[in-house]
Amino acid sequence: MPRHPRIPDAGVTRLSLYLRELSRLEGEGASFVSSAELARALTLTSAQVRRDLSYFGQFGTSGRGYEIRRLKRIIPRILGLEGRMWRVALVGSGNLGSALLAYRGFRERGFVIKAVFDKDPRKVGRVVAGQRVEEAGWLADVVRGRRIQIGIIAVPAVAAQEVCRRLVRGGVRAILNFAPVSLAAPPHVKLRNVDLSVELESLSYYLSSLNANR
Amino acid sequence: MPRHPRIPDAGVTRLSLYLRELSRLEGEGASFVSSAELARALTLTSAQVRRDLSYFGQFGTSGRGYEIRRLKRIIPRILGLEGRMWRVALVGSGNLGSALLAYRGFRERGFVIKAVFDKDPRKVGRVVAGQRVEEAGWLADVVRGRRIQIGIIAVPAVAAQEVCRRLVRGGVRAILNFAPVSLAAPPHVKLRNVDLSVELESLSYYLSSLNANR
DNA sequence: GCATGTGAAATAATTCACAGCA
DNA sequence: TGCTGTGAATTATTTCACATGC
Repeated sequence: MPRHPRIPDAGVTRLSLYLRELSRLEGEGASFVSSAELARALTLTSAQVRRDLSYFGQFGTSGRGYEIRRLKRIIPRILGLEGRMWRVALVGSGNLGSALLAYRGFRERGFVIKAVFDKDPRKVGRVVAGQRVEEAGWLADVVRGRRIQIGIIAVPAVAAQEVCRRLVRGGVRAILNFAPVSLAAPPHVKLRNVDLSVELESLSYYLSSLNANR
Repeated sequence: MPRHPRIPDAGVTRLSLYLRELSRLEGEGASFVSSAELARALTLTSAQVRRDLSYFGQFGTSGRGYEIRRLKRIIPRILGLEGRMWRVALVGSGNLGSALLAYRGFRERGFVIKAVFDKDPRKVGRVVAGQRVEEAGWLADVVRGRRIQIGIIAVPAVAAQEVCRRLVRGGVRAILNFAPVSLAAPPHVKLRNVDLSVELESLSYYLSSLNANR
């Protein structure tokens, strides 16, 4: 991919949002969309949309906007989702893990879950969303053997760091962590934390500073 | 709260991370922590930690760092979590909803789930994590009746916008949305989207742009 | 000596605003 | 006319670096 000068991190994240909105628009039969429309749908500004896209090329048409079909082909290419699959391991088959497994969106975007692990012997052997839950003991070896590139951590906080270590030992290059702890990983592994609790807490800040009470 | 000049949004979000790390440190018997230690644990810089805290006051001691106990009292006060409960409604009792219900962290921070709704008649009446699942039909009225302030959306994408509308009609002031759609809400309602899929997709960008293949 | 708190500088991200194209 | 693409300006956030206090 071209990958021009300095591309804001925030902009990259928004590309997936554009992609999702484009699918919705296409489903409604639209064939062009303006930056203003996209912006309205996603609570952004039109300049933001244009700027984000302009980092990667000139995809729009003056006076008309962006051709939806074209953009739907281009964005996955930019994101590195085109013509390839990412091999994913999910660790933890509790409620959150199951929710992730059940989510169709991953597969649609090229993320294929190649292994599901759980420490709990009662869960091992079960089949969740077509995936057999495996013994977590040899996680690293299995991950390496199946050439898995991405790990998703959906285990309790106390277990997360150890799981992280094993995933790294197995050779993953990226980890998505849902456990409420900050994990340490070597610099060559891209680590992203998604913290369900932190989101709620910062909402509290805005609520309580906005108005006194209710 | 003082709420000085311009407080970066990003800094507010980090306050919860500090809080979590402080609990961990306290559990290990530590009584002081330096900005450098906090930074290392959370993959930040020490300047960032000091700056974030300095927006709200001077809590550290030169040469020693921050007193953990003190900071643990102060941060909840800043976040508006002290001496109060936030009343929360959870909509959707599928896997994700159940995971959120089961998460002890919410209650510890003062978020009390006062209602769980589901559209599916088979799920209505069930008890999940001590909460009886209720009929989603009267959502708005129940939310208003129980004076619920925060709504959490954990339903499929297609249903999310309608749920959002009802929560707003019921008078919530903040919504945490886990459905993979961008929702529209009036400006007086603070809306935050947490997108599980988007996180994975942006990881893909970094992976594929970093090295050619594997 | 060690670590805070904070101006000042640097960098990142957003927004303005407008020339230019369809 | 309507909308893109993009310099320039603006605003937000991070980092530097150091005077100051324990």
